Amino acid sequence: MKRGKKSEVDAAEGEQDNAAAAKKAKKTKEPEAPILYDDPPDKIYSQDGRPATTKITSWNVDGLRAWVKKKGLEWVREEAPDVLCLQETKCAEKSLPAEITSMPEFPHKFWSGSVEKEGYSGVAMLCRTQPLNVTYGIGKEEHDKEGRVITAEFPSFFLVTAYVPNAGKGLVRLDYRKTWDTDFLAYLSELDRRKPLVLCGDLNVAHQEVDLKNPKGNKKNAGFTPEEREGFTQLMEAGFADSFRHLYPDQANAYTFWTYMMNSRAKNVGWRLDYFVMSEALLPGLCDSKIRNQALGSDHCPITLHLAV
Amino acid sequence: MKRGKKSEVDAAEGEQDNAAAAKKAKKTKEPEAPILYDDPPDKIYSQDGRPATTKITSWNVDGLRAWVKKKGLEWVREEAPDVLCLQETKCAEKSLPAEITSMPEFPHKFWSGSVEKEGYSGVAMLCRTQPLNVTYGIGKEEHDKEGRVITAEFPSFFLVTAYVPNAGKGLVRLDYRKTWDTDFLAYLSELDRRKPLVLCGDLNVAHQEVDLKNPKGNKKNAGFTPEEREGFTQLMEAGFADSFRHLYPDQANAYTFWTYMMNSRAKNVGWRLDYFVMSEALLPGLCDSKIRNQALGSDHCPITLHLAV
DNA sequence: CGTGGGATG
DNA sequence: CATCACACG
Repeated sequence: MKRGKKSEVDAAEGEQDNAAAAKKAKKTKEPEAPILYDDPPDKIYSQDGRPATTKITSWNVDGLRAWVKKKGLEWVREEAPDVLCLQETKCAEKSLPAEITSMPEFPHKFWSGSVEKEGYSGVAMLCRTQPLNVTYGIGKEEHDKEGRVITAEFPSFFLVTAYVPNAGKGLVRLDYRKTWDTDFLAYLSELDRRKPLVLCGDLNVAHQEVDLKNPKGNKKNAGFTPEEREGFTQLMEAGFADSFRHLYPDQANAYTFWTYMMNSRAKNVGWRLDYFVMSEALLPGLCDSKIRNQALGSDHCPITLHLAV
Repeated sequence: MKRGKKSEVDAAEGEQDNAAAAKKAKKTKEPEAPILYDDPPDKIYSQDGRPATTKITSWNVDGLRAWVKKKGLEWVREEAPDVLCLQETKCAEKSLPAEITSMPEFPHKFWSGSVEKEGYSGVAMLCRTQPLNVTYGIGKEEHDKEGRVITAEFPSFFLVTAYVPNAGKGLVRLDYRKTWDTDFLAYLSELDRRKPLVLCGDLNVAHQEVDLKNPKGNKKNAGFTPEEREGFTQLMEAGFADSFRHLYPDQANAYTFWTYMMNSRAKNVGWRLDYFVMSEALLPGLCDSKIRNQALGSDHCPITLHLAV
């Protein structure tokens, strides 16, 4: 999930990451020191004092094969989560590198790729322990051809990992995205009736202005349109919580994605697009929700959830 | 110009570079020492004792931008020809790297790219001295959309550089190639009536069995079909000479192209596809025709002609 | 196997 | 500015 140059649609008034950066470059010759977000040490107890028992990591890898070559798996070994969720694997199951298919840390591996377009989209879930059940997609034909959702049932919660459709340059796919948001929320609400859930992945939206560096310039760009933000708001109002924002209500400059262009990551011109969202019923067990912004290998960084369940 | 895996057409009996190599690998575990062709020192006098006055280099660069990055231009500076002819530049004029557009050694530069497909085909001619005239194509609409021919007129000869159409996997373009061969020969004969000519470039054919490592296995593959070989024979019979073969009638293992696959270059499993062909009238001035097989940066190596004119 | 473009982000 | 699939060789 990345952004390009000015699109036709927003050329008049839109001002996004690179346009803004170019503007700034004109005004001030000296680049300002980047405002970094320093991820604090992990809290491994919940508010009510229970120790974290489950650790989940989510990462949009932007091409699993390239990410493996860039030592993404070494970082994962160090992090040692119980469950690893990946998005944008862009890899057919038969083309997966042996380094990941043979990982003994995760004996239970689940893959979902795009049916039509090879090398597009795709998600994965790798588990230390065997889930009770695993399903693919959200049960609606029109949404389930692009390898975007895997749901695993664990004893005390559902874990859903998702790669939400990008609204596209010029917002060419915004209409589809609105349909997706509605149907996905219905799917999650249905699940939640049975058992509380954790949703993680690239939700392809920055919810509030604090969730991206250049809110003003991106109101007409994919990932920060009123429609996409409203979709996320609806999710919150349906009884789910944004774990990071719940713990750190005012934390600014905390992003999980930076376009490869314009040297955005070095300048921390980013977006928070990756989330651990959870049923409010699970909040008492929430220990920490981390943004691992030191980890390299993709245009997204990984995020990690510590949960007492 | 490279060859791939077994095509449908020749699957029954065809045996090409890699198929043959795989076969050999089964038979003998120890790889044989490659038979290398050692390009001898340049002869800089013609047979009648005149010194070479003109030096022309031709190179199929297989993507000019990549070739520049691989230091192709440094080799050219060392070689220091009067004219440099390039084929398969795969680069629109606007995308040319500054390293080559700003070369002071060649103040006169001529480019021809594919009209329809960006990054396909394309030839160039760079000259130390200004030609009297330069033309593009061969004067036939159907052949002149792919950036394959540049003709420069110099005081005592025409110089034509060409990237002849590949007959394609499964020989899908062999029919077109036959038309090309006919029309191209007509073009050259017409030119030759006005002034003798030198033709250089990737002619995409190995003429005789001595001109490739695996003649037996390639009779049904692009570059060594009877039709393409006959096209070259027709060129010879129209009053032109293959300068390298003229000077070194029996020299084997002298190639200008090796597929990137199967480690062919290290094993010298190659083809002679690049030529300096010349009007017989120029043969008295022929000093040498070189295969610079040490130069890297493409799947073809450069060739250099020394001429007394 | 390696180059280029094009779609996608 | 990266990823991938594809065309071409």
